[in-house]
Amino acid sequence: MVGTADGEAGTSHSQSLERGLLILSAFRSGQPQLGVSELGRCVGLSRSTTHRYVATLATLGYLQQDEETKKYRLGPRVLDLGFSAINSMEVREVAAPHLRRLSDATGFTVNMAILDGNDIVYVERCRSTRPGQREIDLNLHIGSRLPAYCTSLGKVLLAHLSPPLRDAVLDGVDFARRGPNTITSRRGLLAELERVREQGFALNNEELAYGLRSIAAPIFDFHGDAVAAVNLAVHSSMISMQDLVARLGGTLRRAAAEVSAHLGHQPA
Amino acid sequence: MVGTADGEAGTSHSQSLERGLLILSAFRSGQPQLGVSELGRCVGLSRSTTHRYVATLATLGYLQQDEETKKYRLGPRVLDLGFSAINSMEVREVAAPHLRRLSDATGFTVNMAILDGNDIVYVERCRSTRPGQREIDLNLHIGSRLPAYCTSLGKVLLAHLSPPLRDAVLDGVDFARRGPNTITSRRGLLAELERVREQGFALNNEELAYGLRSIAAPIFDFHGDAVAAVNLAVHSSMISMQDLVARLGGTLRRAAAEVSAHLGHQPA
DNA sequence: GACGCCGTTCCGATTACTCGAACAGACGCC
DNA sequence: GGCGTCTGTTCGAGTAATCGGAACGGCGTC
Repeated sequence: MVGTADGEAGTSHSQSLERGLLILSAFRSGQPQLGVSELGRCVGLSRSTTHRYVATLATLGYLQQDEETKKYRLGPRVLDLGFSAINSMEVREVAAPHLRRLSDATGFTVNMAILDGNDIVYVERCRSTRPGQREIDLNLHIGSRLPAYCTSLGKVLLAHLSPPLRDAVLDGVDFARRGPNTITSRRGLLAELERVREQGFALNNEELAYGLRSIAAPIFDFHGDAVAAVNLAVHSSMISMQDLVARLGGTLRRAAAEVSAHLGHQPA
Repeated sequence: MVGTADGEAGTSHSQSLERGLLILSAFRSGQPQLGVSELGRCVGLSRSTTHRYVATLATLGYLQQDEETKKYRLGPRVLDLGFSAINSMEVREVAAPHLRRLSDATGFTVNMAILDGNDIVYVERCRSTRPGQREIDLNLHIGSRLPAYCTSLGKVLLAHLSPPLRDAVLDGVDFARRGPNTITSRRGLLAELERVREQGFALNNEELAYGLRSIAAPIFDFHGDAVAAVNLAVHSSMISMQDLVARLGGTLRRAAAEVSAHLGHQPA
């Protein structure tokens, strides 16, 4: 037998833990209520095995069983986990008041995101406070994911990755057209990232969706790594690309720089 | 052999899964960076065993290893879990726009919470938009927990529990004094809950902390269960208790009733 | 009432797990 | 420089925790 060559991690890997977490993750997609059999099919396990994991998760509070339908849904302990993840983010804590001020000052929606593989993950969000403002809402909330290549937040984060890491990430990108101006080639994106890196901010002119514009700036920690990015999202009817840069660019970059400074970043 | 009587769940229980999740939970308390040895001591396992779980969690993205310190922190996949938990809450989705409107209309901070055991868990939060407003912030964010017995949100949720369930919950309450007017006896709380139930809303007059007042109303689903509660939080210098009820009570209760109606609740 | 599906329980076979021991590296201390 | 002790990590042999098939009871439906 070869033995060692198969699987993913070979040596140290806990099958049970992986399967249990796989079951938990199954609740991400769509339906919030799942039964044992459904889950079993989802993760490719027998009903009995699935049930054991589900029962374990339920007694620990990670799942709750609906008394009527006998199906399971995520429990409050999962919330705990998620929130300790969020709250363990120094960046977010430090940035929150600055983002609020930025949103108040500009009247636009402010988002903060981190990079996770090909995706960006929203970790903070301040909706525009002006009631009359046209609502831009692709059903985004904290925790939402979007592909990095077609968002200002994603581009600014990719632009400040080390070249080998950036290339590794780009290998996995599916350059699907999502808006009128989506960058649909690796070559094009690389050129764009170069530009973003030089000018210190990223623009998005309807690359993700029709009518959506944004400008994003990076947040650096004390190592000089871009650990997060912050953007202003506007509707194309509200502002031209020129004005986006001229009127909002400075304020945005100043806010991002303040957050970076609080994280110990020393501007070169 | 007795066999079945020992342990917690007896029969179907996955040890590995429980241990793995225990390791994840260890990150809740304080330090966001933990090493293998620390974790091992935390959960009572050998370093090698702990390492296997940690490695598994890391390859799955639930943990990330800091390249310098070699210690681990929570990874982005944990965020996913937490957010699918939040987003699987129908209540929250339905309520969000109403809460925003309520906050805009009153100018005060609006909170929504659910009950989890003795605690309430914040699931939505709209900070007051008026800049001049005095900030009431006990470092609360979505996911924060507070004891139910000394909050308006908690009292209104407890008040609408079925008596046996309510009694079971109260058994675990530690009636610690947290503010000038904290209810510190089970007897007193039961009387208060009765009042809350009758009048349809709960008040908090500095029971949680000095200077903090709030008024809360329940949100019912189509079963008639109080699945969440919403409140308005104010500083005692801003408004008297009479005005809190007279000026804000109606608006708050109307907002809560609208959300309940959207969930299919039929007022009796 | 027979079928199909569900969640749940039980059991023996087996496989994936446990822990001690050992390694390599980092740090502090004489 | 050479201890001593702390890391994180790897390996292996013994064992205990896990696996999935089979069976039970409860629901709907045809």
